[in-house]
Amino acid sequence: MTDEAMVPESTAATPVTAHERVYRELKEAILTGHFVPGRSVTLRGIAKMLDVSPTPVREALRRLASERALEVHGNRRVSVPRMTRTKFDDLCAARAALESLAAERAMPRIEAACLERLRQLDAEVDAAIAAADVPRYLRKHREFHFTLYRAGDSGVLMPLIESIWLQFSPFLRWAIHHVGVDYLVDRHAEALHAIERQDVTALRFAIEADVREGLGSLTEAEWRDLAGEDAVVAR
Amino acid sequence: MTDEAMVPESTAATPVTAHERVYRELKEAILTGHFVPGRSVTLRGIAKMLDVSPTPVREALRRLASERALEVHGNRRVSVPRMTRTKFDDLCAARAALESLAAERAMPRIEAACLERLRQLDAEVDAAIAAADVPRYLRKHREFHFTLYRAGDSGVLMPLIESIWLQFSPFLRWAIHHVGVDYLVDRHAEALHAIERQDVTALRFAIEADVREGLGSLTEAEWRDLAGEDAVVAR
DNA sequence: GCCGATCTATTGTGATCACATTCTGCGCCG
DNA sequence: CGGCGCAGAATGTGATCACAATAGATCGGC
Repeated sequence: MTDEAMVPESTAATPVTAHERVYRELKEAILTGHFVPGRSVTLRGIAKMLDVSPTPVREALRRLASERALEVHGNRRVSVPRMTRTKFDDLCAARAALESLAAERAMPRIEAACLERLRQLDAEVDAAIAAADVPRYLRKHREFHFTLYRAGDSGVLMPLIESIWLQFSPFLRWAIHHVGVDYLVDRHAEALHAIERQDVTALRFAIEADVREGLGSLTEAEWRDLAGEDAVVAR
Repeated sequence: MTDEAMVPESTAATPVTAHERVYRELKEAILTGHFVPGRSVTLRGIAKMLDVSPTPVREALRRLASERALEVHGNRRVSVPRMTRTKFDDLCAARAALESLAAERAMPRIEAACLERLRQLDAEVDAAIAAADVPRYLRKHREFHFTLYRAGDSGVLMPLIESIWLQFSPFLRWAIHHVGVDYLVDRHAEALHAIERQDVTALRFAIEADVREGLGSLTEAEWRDLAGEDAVVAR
């Protein structure tokens, strides 16, 4: 009665430790939108699901809680946080600030192969939108942004950005289901052109526009809609 | 759905759990500069020091590691990360981006009492600089910034900013010891004036200047000095 | 029939133990 | 004198157990 199956396969480098495996699988599940906001996560439930003892699960859960992907209540119960209007605004603002910075840092270090990969991902994002394939869109959209930022090779910026994505991903899945894929805009082409011209200002603008138009374009009515129909939104 | 009515002590500092106590004490020690970069942290060492079992210590250590306050090596050993030139640049840039944003969000919500508290802290910072009292300066400087940002009441921005502070604090202590307190500038008065006039642009500028002049003003020679004399700086 | 108390089951917490891996110090051989 | 190898210590990891607190369910009283 807790959670269902998830995570097809993880061919990561070395998930030798149990807590690392638990952490990665849960993280991937959250980013993919398999965790519904408001759902409570139990220690023994995850433990049995992944066939480990409660000990490594607690470590993984606390780690995710410290990245604000999960939330611990006064009851010590853990759950997937719900979304709030102001929280969402903060997340968008933080995304715009950090990701435009990360893109700026990454731009001069983008090699030809990386640029080609970005073009390919952009095409796959477009294809996913055209096919109205939400999970595929989410995956490719995430991959596009993170391959761009990862080129900057910043051990400081990347964890911060990942934390933000972990916070809005569970909500995003539901928001898209409600407003439909038609609302999805694609500023990636604009970003690619900016990279080709090595235009920092244009790249920052493209990233900020992608953030604000892709996420921050929910109208008041749509917020009410989300708050009313299910418990994804708090209060 | 009717249980949030009475929570007399959940908002207060409740280190009831052992791992929370360990986490807070280690965090405070790191922010105060009691942890030397490069020093390795052992599980049983901390456990014996705080008189708890290794279990809650592991959780606290992993939590701090996920906030990048500590670093886990391939050997599974935990240590205080050393500083790098590029890492430091990233931290400064991220600080400027996030803290100016947090200040902007906080400004309209600063009440008279909060402003008065900020003025008092500014005075105490000046006094600490005049007295060349480094620990006191670090504490008051941190308190000034965090009371300002905390006024914005953003559960999103605060953890991100805290993570950044956890990363440069161990290094800061040593850098100040090397370059001396004379290098410490104080843009806090400028920030206070901006708040009084409710001037967003000026406030952002003051915060960014405080970050760049307070931390980012290390010269090339001073970096070599730090790298040479001890192992605070990596490679 | 509804509200409240009690009882039970579930959950989180943390200490202890056993095991695998790694580091360290010492002696040995070249 | 220096590198190599082995033994002992130290460290991280994770499963199990016992305990406390909480939530859910069941039963009794009004």
